Amino acid sequence: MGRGKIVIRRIDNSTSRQVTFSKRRNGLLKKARELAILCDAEVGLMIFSSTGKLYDFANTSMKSVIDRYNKSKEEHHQALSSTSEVKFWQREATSLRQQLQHLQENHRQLMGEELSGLSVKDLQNLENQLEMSLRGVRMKKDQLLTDEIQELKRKGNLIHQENMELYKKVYATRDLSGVNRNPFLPNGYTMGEDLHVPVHLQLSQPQQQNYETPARAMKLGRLQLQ
Amino acid sequence: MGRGKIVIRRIDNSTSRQVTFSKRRNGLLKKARELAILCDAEVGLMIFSSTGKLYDFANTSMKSVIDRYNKSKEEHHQALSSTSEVKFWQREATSLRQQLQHLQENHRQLMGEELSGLSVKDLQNLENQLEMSLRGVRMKKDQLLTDEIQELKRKGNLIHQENMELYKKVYATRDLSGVNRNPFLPNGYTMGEDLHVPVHLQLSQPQQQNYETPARAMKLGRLQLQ
DNA sequence: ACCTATTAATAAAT
DNA sequence: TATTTATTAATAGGT
Repeated sequence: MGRGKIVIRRIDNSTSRQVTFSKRRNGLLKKARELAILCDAEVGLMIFSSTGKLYDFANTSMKSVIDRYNKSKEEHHQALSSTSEVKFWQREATSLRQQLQHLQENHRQLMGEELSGLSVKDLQNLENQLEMSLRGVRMKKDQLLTDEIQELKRKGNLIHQENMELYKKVYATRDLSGVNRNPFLPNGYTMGEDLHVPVHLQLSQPQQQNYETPARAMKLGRLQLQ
Repeated sequence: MGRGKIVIRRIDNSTSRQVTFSKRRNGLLKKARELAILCDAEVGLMIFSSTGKLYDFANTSMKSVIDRYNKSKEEHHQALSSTSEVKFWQREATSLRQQLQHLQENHRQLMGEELSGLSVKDLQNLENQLEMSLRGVRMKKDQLLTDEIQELKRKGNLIHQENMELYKKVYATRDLSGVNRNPFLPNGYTMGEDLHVPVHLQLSQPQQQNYETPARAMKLGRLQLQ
């Protein structure tokens, strides 16, 4: 029920996950409220965001709902009395340990270890998964590198243009030629094909043969671009 | 979102109230589940119908949610965690949860998900790891396949040899030729280049033109080997 | 936070 | 209670 269909699966992108959480959380709270009102039910809803923040709703009171819940569960099977608190946590720890173990095994296989016991089919699946992962990682890396290059080019352009501006200023004043040791032109950034344009513009400007230093400067500027 | 708009107010008609309860209850439970999955949240939902029946959902466990709720509310928090043993197990669970979370993050990266936030260096390491894993997995798979092929060849040889033995027995006795309908030669295993040898040996043996059936059999035997 | 195309939920009828 | 369908509500993806 949005611009596109989605699969119910953990949202990878942290930002969209948070946005979706915020939207759906509100939707859920609203619907819980509506159900309670429309159908005269007692409803309790507790939501912990992945960052640990609590959002809750109860048409009566959460204490009432929880008490009723506990009572309702005790009726069916005398499970958690106050003394079995320890047992609960022990079970919790056991469950977590199992999850951990399972995940570890999985992890080892993804690391290419502990492969004995797998069928050819399993291995094929694993291989496909690894290939997919690899593609994803390489894509991401390439993207990062490309971005960085773009950024460097941009900076290079800026600095180069700044250089040109400075030249204009320096040689437009037409001080004595020999005195000027052109103290600019230090930064060796500047690269990329998009530098052709400003360079040629600069080269095709007048007043060149008259002075020695600007000519050298231009040449240098050109070399840097190759 | 139905044939008509409704106001959020207790539904008077008992039957439609029940029907609506049933529908919306399912909708609410579904959305609670989706929120938990999509946004990696811990969700607990308790619904008591007006007749007192309980419907609930918790992606982890209701006990865990309630406990976390109580802690979060800091209400009768001390009632539960007074015992040192309880505290121990709570710490244990917390530690395990942390490990689990860490491993899950790691796992997601190995699956090529959740790559944002990694540096180029990180991605390079990940790529290397995945390449190593892939090599390992492919090696293992190839080995398995090679082993299987070897085994099949071995079996094929055995069966073929058995066939030859049987032929020898059958035609060495030299019963009446027309009566013999050669009931053997059923198993269609047999493959691999190492089968050339026994076959040619067999073919170069004497007593062939005399009987019709053995000649046909040989032809068949040969076809199977190609 | 707001917008809106699109999907999902569901009210009413059967 | 399950199915169908017309309609409203929720929301995914964008700004």
